Amino acid sequence: MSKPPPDPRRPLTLRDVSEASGVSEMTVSRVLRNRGDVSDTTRERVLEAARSLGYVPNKIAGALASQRVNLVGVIIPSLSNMVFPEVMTGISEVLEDTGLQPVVGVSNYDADREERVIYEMLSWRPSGIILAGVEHSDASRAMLAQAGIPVVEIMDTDGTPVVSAVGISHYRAGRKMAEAIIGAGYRRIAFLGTHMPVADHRARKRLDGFQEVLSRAGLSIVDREYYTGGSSLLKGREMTEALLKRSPDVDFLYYSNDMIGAGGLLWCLDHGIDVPGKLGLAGFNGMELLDGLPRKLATMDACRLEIGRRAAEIIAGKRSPGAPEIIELEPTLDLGDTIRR
Amino acid sequence: MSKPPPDPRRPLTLRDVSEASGVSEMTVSRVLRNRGDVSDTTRERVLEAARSLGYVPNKIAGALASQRVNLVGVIIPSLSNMVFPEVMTGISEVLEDTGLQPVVGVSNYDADREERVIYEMLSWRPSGIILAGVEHSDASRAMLAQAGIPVVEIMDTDGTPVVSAVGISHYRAGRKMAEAIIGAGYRRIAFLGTHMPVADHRARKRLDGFQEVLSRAGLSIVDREYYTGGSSLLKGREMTEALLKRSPDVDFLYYSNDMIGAGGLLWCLDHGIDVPGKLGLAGFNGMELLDGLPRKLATMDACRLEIGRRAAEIIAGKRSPGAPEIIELEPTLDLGDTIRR
DNA sequence: CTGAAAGCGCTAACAA
DNA sequence: TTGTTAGCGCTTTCAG
Repeated sequence: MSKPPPDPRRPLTLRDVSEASGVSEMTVSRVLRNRGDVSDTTRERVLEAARSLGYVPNKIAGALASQRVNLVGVIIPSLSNMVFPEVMTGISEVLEDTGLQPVVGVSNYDADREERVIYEMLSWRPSGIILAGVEHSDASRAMLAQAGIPVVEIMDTDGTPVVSAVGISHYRAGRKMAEAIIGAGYRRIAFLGTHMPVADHRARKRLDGFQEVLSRAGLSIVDREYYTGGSSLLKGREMTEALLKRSPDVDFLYYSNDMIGAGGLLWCLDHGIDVPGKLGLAGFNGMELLDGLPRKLATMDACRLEIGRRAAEIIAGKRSPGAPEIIELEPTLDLGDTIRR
Repeated sequence: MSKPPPDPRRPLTLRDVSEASGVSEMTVSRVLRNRGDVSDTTRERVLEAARSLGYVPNKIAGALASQRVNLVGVIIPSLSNMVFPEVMTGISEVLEDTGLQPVVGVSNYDADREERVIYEMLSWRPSGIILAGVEHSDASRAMLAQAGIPVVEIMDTDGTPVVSAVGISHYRAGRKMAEAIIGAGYRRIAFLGTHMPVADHRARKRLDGFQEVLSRAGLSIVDREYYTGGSSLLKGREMTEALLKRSPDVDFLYYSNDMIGAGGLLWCLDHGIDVPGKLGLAGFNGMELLDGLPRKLATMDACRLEIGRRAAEIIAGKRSPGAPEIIELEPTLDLGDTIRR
């Protein structure tokens, strides 16, 4: 009686390659990882066997044995945001040649969900974690602090990061925009943005800074229009129409992001409103979209690509090895065609 | 001599929880996974110990022991595309209550890179793979076929999937659009889209179908304008300007996607061109962006949300258990305001 | 309801 | 340059 043939649907193991090539499992392992010295003959034989069998290594076993995982968890609030693809590009660029791989998780601007995603990710013992914002549940902060791996919080530097942070100060960004608007002579300023109960802390901080500068100048926001759900041009139009119907005498519309700002701009142009003469507009983010509009919306660049790059460099240990650091980038203001000069 | 204290930075193990709670590792494991019967007292004690220690399970060890991984690999060409966030939403929605977690990989429209991403993903032994398109390298197809897990190719049904596919026929979509355009009386039709050497197979298939209908009607594409890199409104504007300068007598512009189509539309409106009277326009994708434009671009909906949902259902085994299947969805044509009625 | 033993597939460390 | 041994931290299986 010969022993039964192995289940053909069972994934192949190192042992299969070892048997097929007549080389020990250990040497096969070395060849496949390019570790240690192996003779060219042996190497060839092993590679040939692995290729012809269609062997795919089991990283689960490898990671358990070596206590090393080449994964970096990246936790962002949303994929549809336009903001994060660019951050991801920066991250991938840098990780590309480090052997590290980004793995994306989405928190939907929800702290509980974020906590679960962090827990899930940490349970795979990644080499590092990059996550958006500095506001997290206590449990999240505790987990991250305990994890013993590099943790970089991105986008925002207003607050206390668990370890390191790379971002801009949204508070200062709001101030800067307010100063530009007041400097241009606008006085009756309205705000259009996310409904604040939702946890978009960065938008809130921008608004805080914005309002502070206003009140120093003896001004305040004269009307507001909130929305919920995703941003879209259409929503920007609707909000703008509603606000201007209600408060026709405002002379500036400050939007919490470029997408709704662009919608508002289109609405104003459709309705023959004198922009920026009678009415000024501004958004936030420096979205590529804006470049194609009939007129360029005033905005601030959030340094997304650079943030991604710097964060990845910290994880990859290209910067100061392991030392916590906070990198605050400086967003640039673009007056576009919608703020008087 | 007492034994040295364990490294405090070492991640906690089941054993630590076991010792802290005075319950065997096995029972701790059962509690943490909600498996098997455990007395309420024991359960409480274990949970309390785990929580106070801040224990995060090691899924690597768990997966190796149980031969089960709750991950689903999702491989898409690009994050910045606007197309894939919606697919992801559909996937996440369905996986949400199955205990499965999507993990995203990006191939950058590059077959070699896709192959590497597939290899990486399979090496983590996921429960399923969802990937865009039906064109893959031979090695990729072989790996997927060997993997012994559900594999769903999405977006496109023109071709032979490895196992299952959910999508639309881009070839038929192109035909349908051409029929509508010819039916509306346009005759001098131009194409604006990606430079074809790049591997956007779906755009190519749409163009194939489009051209076939044209040639049956004795027509052909009278001019073309290609671009490379990402789509943007600005690029759409530039291409449109270039093409109309060169061929002022065309009466229809067929764009390979909505983003450049929208840019073209804005350019036409800026230049007082009579749309859709003198010049018709159409794109592809059904992007939300279009709803906020001054005029609505004609387009076809690619059923992205539905595709994501169906694909995830196959992976989750909610549909016919394991049987290969091909689901072809029917894209809907929206004439918008840029095709004569 | 609880525990002990065996082993998942691989790699570190050491031996030859 | 190659092979052997002993786990990595967990779950399966089986025994109480």
